Amino acid sequence: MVHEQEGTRAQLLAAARNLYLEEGPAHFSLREVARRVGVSAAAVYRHFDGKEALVGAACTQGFLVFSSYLVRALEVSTPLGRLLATGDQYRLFALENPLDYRFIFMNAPDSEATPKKVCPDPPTDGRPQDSAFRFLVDRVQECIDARVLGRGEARELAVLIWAHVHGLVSLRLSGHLGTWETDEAFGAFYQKSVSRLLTGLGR
Amino acid sequence: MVHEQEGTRAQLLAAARNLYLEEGPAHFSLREVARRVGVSAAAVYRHFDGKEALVGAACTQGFLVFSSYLVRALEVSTPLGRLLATGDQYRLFALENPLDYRFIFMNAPDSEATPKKVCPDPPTDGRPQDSAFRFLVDRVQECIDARVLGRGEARELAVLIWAHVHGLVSLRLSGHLGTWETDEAFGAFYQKSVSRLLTGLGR
DNA sequence: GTCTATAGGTGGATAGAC
DNA sequence: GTCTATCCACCTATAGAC
Repeated sequence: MVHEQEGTRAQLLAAARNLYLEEGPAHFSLREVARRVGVSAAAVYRHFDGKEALVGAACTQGFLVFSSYLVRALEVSTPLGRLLATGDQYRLFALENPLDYRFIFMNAPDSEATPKKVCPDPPTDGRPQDSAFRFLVDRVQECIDARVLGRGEARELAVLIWAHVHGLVSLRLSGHLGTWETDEAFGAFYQKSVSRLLTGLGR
Repeated sequence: MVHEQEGTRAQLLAAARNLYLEEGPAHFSLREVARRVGVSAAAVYRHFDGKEALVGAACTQGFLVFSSYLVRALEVSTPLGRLLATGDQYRLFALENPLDYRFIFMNAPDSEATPKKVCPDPPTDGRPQDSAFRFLVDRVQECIDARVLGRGEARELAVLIWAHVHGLVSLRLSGHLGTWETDEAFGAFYQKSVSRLLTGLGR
């Protein structure tokens, strides 16, 4: 291993993510993050500009993981296959990283977790979810070009599909879908549902 | 008018809901609620047991409001019309009462915002969203019986539709759908999207 | 029922020693 | 880079006068 020891900054990031999702925005505090890592509150300011920057950076990092899931969908060879795989990777990310998913996509709008400029090394120009959305739009456009999808503009179709998959996984994460108790059962229903949606959009 | 003057308790409830909505869980405070109503912080304790009870009471009201929205869909005369109206009422409730919507449908499983017993007069036997889900299943079953929807079991179709509308409104509430800036523009897209979904499911 | 006063606590942020 | 010490703001909740 090259890096035997995790940096304090990385530990702070991880602790911030966990705390935020365990306790919610109402009880998140910089001091508690420092406490969990075992450093003083003042030390945090050597790594981040303050509370907002800490939360923002933690959010950004979760997005990098998210991107690593999405990109796997490009390994499939057909446009429709890539679109379906994108949806599948979306679901896998949400189920395997529920904390990050909630962080990125289920935040309160006012939340200080979405500050104007918190991304020291922005992966994209816009908000983190923007580039992911563009990825989806590209997959949809491919399907339109291949005549697999029709009757619509790519951006609009992408939002429609995104809403559908987000609705499924967020209801699942919130515990409102008790019927499908295992991840496997939910996954099967998810694929069936998305497939049915795309079939309906295809003609 | 019978009640010329609103009670302080009602004013506190309203102020609490507004503050929670405006500032989010992170910045909600009992003192600020009292400030807005024009009473001291101590006065709040004459009406509620404390901060949690205040938030809980404010949110409990949301269940009743939600039901009042859904029931309006029954005024429409056709099965498909009632199903579409149900979706519309769902959207209207979410946009006009985002605080209540977040509390009911976007809660973290562990959240402290879901106290054990805040509902002095539970509107149903089960969880609040259960009766709403049954309402939707009934509307879907009506459409199946009327041959407007097919190819599926009512409960499964209901979940699929629920996920879709929940996905749309929750993305909207989270601020991820910047494209449709006004409620009117979003509403138009919403109706188009749901209509397209049902069309796809109809054949 | 509402007030003032106050106790007791948490948290964000900074200054300066090491 | 990390610490301790500190300041200040804000909060929840209670006690007791009116």
